[in-house]
Amino acid sequence: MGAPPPLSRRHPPRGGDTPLRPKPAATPDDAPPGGTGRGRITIAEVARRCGLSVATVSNALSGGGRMAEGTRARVRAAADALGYSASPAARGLRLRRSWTLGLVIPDIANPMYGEIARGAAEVLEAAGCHLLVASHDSCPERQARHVRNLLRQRVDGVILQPWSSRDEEVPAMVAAGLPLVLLARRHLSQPTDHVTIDPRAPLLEGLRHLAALGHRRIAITLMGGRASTSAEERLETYRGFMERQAGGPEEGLIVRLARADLESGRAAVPALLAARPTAIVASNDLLALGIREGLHAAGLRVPEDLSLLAVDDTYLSALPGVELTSLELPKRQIGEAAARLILERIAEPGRACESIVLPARLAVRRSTAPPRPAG
Amino acid sequence: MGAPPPLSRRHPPRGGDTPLRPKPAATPDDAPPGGTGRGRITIAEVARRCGLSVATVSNALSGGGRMAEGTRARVRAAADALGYSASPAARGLRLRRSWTLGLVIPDIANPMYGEIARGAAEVLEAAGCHLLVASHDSCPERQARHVRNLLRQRVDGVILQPWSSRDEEVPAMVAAGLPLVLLARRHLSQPTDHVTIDPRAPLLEGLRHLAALGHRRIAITLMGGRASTSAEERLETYRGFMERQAGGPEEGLIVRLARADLESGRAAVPALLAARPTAIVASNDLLALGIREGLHAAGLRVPEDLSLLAVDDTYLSALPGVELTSLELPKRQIGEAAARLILERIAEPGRACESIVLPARLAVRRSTAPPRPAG
DNA sequence: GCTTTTTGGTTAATCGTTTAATCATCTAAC
DNA sequence: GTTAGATGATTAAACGATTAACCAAAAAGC
Repeated sequence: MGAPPPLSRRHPPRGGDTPLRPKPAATPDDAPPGGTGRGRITIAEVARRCGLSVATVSNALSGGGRMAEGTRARVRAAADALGYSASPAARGLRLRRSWTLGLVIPDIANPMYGEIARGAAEVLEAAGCHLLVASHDSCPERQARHVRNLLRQRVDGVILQPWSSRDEEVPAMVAAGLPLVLLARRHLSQPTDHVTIDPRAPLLEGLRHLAALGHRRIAITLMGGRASTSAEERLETYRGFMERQAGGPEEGLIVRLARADLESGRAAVPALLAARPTAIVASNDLLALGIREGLHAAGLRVPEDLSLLAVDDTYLSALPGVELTSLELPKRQIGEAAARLILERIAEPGRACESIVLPARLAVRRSTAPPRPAG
Repeated sequence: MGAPPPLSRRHPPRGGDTPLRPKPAATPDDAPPGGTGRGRITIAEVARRCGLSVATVSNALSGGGRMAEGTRARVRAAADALGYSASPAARGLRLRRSWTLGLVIPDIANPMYGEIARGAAEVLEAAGCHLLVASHDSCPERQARHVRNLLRQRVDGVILQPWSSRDEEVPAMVAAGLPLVLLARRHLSQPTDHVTIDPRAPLLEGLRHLAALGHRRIAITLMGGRASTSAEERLETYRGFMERQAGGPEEGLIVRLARADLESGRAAVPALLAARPTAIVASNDLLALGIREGLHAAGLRVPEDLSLLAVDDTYLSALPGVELTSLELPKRQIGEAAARLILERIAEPGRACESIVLPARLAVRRSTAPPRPAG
């Protein structure tokens, strides 16, 4: 703990007295006595306290460089005695990273996506990253705007559940070298990392459940406009099943929707009823609840008049008085998987694209029952 | 549009040839031909394109400095021809701002807070800021951790719905000069900006509604542990009403809870039933739904056996089969008001603290009815 | 004892902006 | 024809961190 070494600087500190020395944004309320004026403790402060150069402190804290273990410990101690933490702006500038990721989802009001966000945030936080969440509400312009915003913000990567499988943002982001993970649908022309739910087995389980109850006229909703790989896979599975089990699919039973929330569920009821189904498979819980509301308004009861099968199994479908039969998706795991994928790609940008397929299982509740005898 | 001026540099560019010139983190996949390699267009690029100095470009884009209007326009054109946008890290470093705000809420799974976040995000986005959302799940340690994280991230301010009215983080943040807006409760010893709901009129309206139906034994739940200014105000209103209308308050009818979600609603049912109420006023929708579930499990029906009055009026309470009577809060507006407050304080740190009180109104649905004759 | 290697640091450049201070140049004034 | 003022752009110094290159002193090799 001797006096700091005399610092024999060989190079003079650049010119006797420099003429220009502005002091930008000199906050009037600067650090009081020795106050921790808003985390203003810089690495230089720590260096001064240790009688070392900032470079050494940086090395000590980052674990790099050769140095005496004693020094490293001393620096560490001083750093957290002062409550030092590196300025993200400064290291971001130098390292060209923001430690911030973007998550763009269809609907922030849907608890499904809340859970996904929670899973992703947890994994990212453990890796020292932050998550910016944005909801595009199934509006392509909003999606584009959010992506632009995130790019401006220089996020290190984006997790996106895209509106459709041919959104232009996707190839653009990949071309710009931005790590990208898609949720649910893939992109038609641009391979990317990707997390999805097995589109076949769980849906088949649901359809079999309905068929076992005696349903033959089963309607299904599909999301994502004309172009969604996940919707197409669902459709394929549905068609295959209907052909084998129920005298062929009928186009009127297939209803394509632009959004999957309460409102569009209510609005979809006339289209759904047109083909006189005895059961409906909805794309998610919220949509199912909207449909259910529309059915009630039309004087139809679930499941007495019509069975309803949802997807997601958020806590909504378990509420007393609601009790939807639903395909339970591993929501947290979806978020976690996406976060892990994007961290891996950031670490190793050249790797091949990976697709993670997660399972789902049927949670039978009270929205499905045998069809009315009168069909 | 002439050739770039000959740049008569009076000061030579420092030393014939500088010895040290490291190239940190030289990404192998550098900008291809003239590619926009991940938004890498810097202000220097724009300056070169215009034959101007970076300073001039900066001034032109920021609107500062004296300059020919023609130049300004030329720079603007070049900037968005190149798709330039300033690096947040660089300007953050220079300007000591991050253009990022933190929002710390009790429960991300509660749609109430989703709406608040949406409102806040909208106002902030318009001001060019971003929002980092974190959920403390009514756990003081999580709250402390999130606040620490946000400080490390150097957010420009925090919007917090604190766990209690004596959390240590609050005075600490104020002392550090960090703009702070509290939601719902105030802090006991530290004045701050603050957004809340009128704790009297709406609750009184709800209580009168129940009293008019014939209820005298009305239970109420209170959040925030022992110390929450909002809970105390609610309690005061409740006590006053009960004294006038219902033969004095009874301590057993007052139930204090640590968290307000489905799970703790279910768990609170025995405590709530102990004093044999005919109606229950729950602190929010989610808690009310949990209570409702617990009551169902105990063989009691709402509203036939017990009336239930919720607060928040999220879309949950409007679902068919749920239909809770609830106090409708202006959720979006809460978020918007908080965002505006924090922006104002950032702009003018010295101003006096402001408290914004928003109204609420009763949405009567089907969870309230006259008490059973057999009381 | 002199050179080489190792150890434990330091220096200076750099990331991309902003901005106070400065400076050329052109115009108006005396 | 100087001088003074405006005008319009430039210079260079920050902001706070990281890191390649360098270097002094101690240890090792011959």
